[in-house]
Amino acid sequence: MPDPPHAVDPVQLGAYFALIEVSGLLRHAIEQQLREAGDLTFVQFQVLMRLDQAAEGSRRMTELADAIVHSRSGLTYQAGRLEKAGLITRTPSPDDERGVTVTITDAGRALIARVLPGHEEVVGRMLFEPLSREDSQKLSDLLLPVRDHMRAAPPRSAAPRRRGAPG
Amino acid sequence: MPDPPHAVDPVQLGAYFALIEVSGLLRHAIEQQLREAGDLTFVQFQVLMRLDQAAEGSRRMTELADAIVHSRSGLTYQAGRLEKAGLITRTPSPDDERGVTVTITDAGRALIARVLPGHEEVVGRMLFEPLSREDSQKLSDLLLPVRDHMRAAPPRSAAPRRRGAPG
DNA sequence: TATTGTTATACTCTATAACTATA
DNA sequence: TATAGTTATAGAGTATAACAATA
Repeated sequence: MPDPPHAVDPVQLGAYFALIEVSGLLRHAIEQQLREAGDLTFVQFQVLMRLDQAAEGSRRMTELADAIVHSRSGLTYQAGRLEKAGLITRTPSPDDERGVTVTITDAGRALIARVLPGHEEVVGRMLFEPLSREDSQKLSDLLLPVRDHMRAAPPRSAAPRRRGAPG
Repeated sequence: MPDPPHAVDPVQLGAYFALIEVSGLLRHAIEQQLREAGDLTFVQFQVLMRLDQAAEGSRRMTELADAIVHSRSGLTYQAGRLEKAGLITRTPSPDDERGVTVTITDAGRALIARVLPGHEEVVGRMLFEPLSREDSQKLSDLLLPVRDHMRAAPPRSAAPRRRGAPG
């Protein structure tokens, strides 16, 4: 094998480790806050946020699984918890009988509204306190293209290799 | 309700979500690579990296637990796996009989060396491909202060007693 | 008495594979 | 045949609390 085309220099390695540590510490703090404020895991919070932001508060299962990185069975598990808690509903998709449309309930929206202020407080305090408004803008400008790059890239939720591969 | 002291604006919220998604996707890809290349979890990799970078390849248990965000029992569990795999040793600390000094073995260093190229390849491809060298420098400049800020903050490995509801 | 680390335990989450139903 | 989602299952990882040993 020839040299890899994407070697990382020391600066990049440092940025990478900082990214990992920052996101890890942040996530840890956030999970605590969400658990105390609303008995939510971070994954569940993400699901609710996606739904809350979505048109009509609805998304398809696979859409959510892809977005939040889980396997489908993982999302089914989480959806089961959220449904049992009355925070979402699952109904057959109108245009595709195979599909399931997940919708956030009023209780779900209320919970998000209740949890969000404390959530933002934690994020503001931990992540943005040492950053100026300009810095935040820069961070956003740097991360959004990376996110899009990653989204566009290779593997997603399920789908091992048994897809339409070798005939 | 009055505005919280650390409210986040929409730009910041976007940056935060991008950070979470980027680190999540990156970590997911990395875990796959590490598992295939060296049968390592990401946490184990982090432990080995810390030791590899440390003077004499040694750290104390609590030091590692704090750095990598785990509870102590969690680190004990991981250290057990790493020791069983011959990648680290645990010896009583010379200056404090209560303590345990963790040291990376030659095999541990060899494994890091074996795994690192592929690791960097993934990081370079996923994280840095859409960023110029300058961008990477900027990202580093932004994240390192945040990391230090988070490190300086109070909550660490051992969770404080559950008491006193927050405001 | 406080701190370091381990053990026991219980629980959550995740992924794989098999399965059902629809396109 | 391919896709959407669920179920069964099995395994890894985590945190909490109790514990032992040293400071």
